[in-house]
Amino acid sequence: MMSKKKETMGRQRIPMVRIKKETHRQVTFSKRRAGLFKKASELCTLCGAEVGIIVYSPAKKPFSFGHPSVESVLDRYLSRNNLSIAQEQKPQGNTAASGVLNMELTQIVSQLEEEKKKGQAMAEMRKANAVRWSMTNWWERPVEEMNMVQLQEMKSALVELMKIVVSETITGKPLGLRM
Amino acid sequence: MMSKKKETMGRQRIPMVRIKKETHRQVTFSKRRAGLFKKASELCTLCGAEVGIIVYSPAKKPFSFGHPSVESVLDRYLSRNNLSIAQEQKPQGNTAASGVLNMELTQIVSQLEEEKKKGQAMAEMRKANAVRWSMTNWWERPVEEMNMVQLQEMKSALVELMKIVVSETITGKPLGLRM
DNA sequence: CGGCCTATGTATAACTA
DNA sequence: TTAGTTATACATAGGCC
Repeated sequence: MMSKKKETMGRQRIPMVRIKKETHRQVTFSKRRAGLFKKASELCTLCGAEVGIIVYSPAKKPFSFGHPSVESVLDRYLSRNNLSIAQEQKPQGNTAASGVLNMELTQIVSQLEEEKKKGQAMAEMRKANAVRWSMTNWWERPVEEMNMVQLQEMKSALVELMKIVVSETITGKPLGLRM
Repeated sequence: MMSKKKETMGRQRIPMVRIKKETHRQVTFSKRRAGLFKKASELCTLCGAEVGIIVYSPAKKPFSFGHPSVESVLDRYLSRNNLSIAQEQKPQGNTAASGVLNMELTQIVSQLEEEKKKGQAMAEMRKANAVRWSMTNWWERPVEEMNMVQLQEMKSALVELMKIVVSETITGKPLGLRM
């Protein structure tokens, strides 16, 4: 059998990491964005789902897809969040609690990595000793630099403070805080 | 040649119309939603894009994907829209102007119809929602679900509270808070 | 539901125009 | 940039747990 020379290399496997070559990345972005939107539209027609997608290109150019419209889906999402959050079925994080999808995990991980990037030095600090953190003047720093753990602590601190304040206003007792 | 009996039918082609069978539709929704989110995550890692997706299942259950987070992408999109809509580079419409894809056309048509139906009260609603958010009991929610703006507010609230508490402990004056 | 399987439909990487 | 082509990698319909 004469092996005919292949005209193209065909689709090649590519590693799932940021594509280095600028032009190549741009082309891939365009094609995959189109593919993503097509998949979305198919999901809509096949299953009668409502979908809203917002994409920012590496060059920060905005693209969007929506059915019936971006606005309607967004509005629904936002207003839902404002009503009652506790009993609402959690969209992303909590579905993972019952049966963890790899993808969801990946997403969470990537978000955590983002957090890490924001304050690497802080991660070190926290490792060294968590106590010292509570004595540093984090409130003089931008929120963006805090990681999740610190934000959690900030939240508890605030909630505790609120309890104390409420208690004080009701009972009239002194706070007993030292700062 | 012994033709081995095929174990499965393999993937079959399906018409691009709403799947009638309820159970089948549900299964397809789950699978394709997972696929959509995976494609999105790949777009993010390969091209460094930012993506936010909101999906409502046929049963109106919400699902979302976001990188770095749904909130951050949404915030960016909304704030951008609030600034200047006119001169903004149109996300979806204009690519169709040069070479019209069926999908994009379909989408645009449906969106136009939606817009007509709903009118312009949406922007108003969104603003109202933003305000309403700041008055909801965010402290009962996990930190992870808050976006930057909300975290900023949380921080200021905490700092303000601290000031008040400190002031109280020093001056002995009542707090004058109502909760 | 979500996982796992296989056969097959599709999306797309690499290239060309 | 966007538009085809081709060869392949990947997603997924249909089944079964």
